[in-house]
Amino acid sequence: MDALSTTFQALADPTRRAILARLALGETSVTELAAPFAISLPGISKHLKVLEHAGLITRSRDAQWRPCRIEPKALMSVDTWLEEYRALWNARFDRLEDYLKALQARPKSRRRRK
Amino acid sequence: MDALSTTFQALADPTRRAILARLALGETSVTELAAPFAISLPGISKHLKVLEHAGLITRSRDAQWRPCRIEPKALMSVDTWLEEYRALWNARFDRLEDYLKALQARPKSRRRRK
DNA sequence: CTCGTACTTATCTAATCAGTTAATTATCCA
DNA sequence: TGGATAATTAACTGATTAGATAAGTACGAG
Repeated sequence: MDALSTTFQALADPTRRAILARLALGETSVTELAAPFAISLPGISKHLKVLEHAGLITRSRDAQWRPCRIEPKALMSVDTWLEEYRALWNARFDRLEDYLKALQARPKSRRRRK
Repeated sequence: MDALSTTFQALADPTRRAILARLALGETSVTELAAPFAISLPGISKHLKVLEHAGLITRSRDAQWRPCRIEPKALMSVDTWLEEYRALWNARFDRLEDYLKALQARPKSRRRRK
């Protein structure tokens, strides 16, 4: 599977995105990451493996803890992918802007009540 | 399933992303979309259904053709989601920038050869 | 009113996935 | 050394998915 597909796949799960959101605040342990969820620890462990495999996090070791850290690179590649499409909604917005400007410049019907 | 998960799920496939890339150039028919792929037409039809369900495309009807059009809204929501994390890599970049500036301001060792 | 074109729906299969419990590994501390 | 704590691996289950083929629907042209 290609890298971008793996990344999107990893992001396609609310638990994993919540884990990322937590990790955006700073490095933390697996147990602490698991706390907010009604999911067994092995379940969380699996999610972390998916995130790690996608390059979204890295894991180190501190005694018996395995602190997780968010890894921006994979998210940056999503951002880069999106870049191709941003023109799309900017274009639409521009057209809307033009339309609104045109509307203001020469209104076909002067706004009367309502 | 929540909207964002559905969107990411839909994007987690290279065929579907290629279809989106094609649609970014403009509306087109299913057969034309299918042409570049070694996948049966029903297979493509399924992919389109996934994209449509994720709000990434819309489909209309023109005689026996079902032209597909890219729908920026869903991509915008990905962009919005990413926004929370952009600070992350900007922060890291800033730190790097600071480091580089500091390095340039007061170099601990004047660069001699190499 | 059939024929061809464009596409979808139905059904099946093999693979992957999210979740579970039970067992295992690794490290610290007394 | 022998717990206690932190986390992983193993093995299983039910659900979903990407792909296929075969059959069906919708429309226009002649």
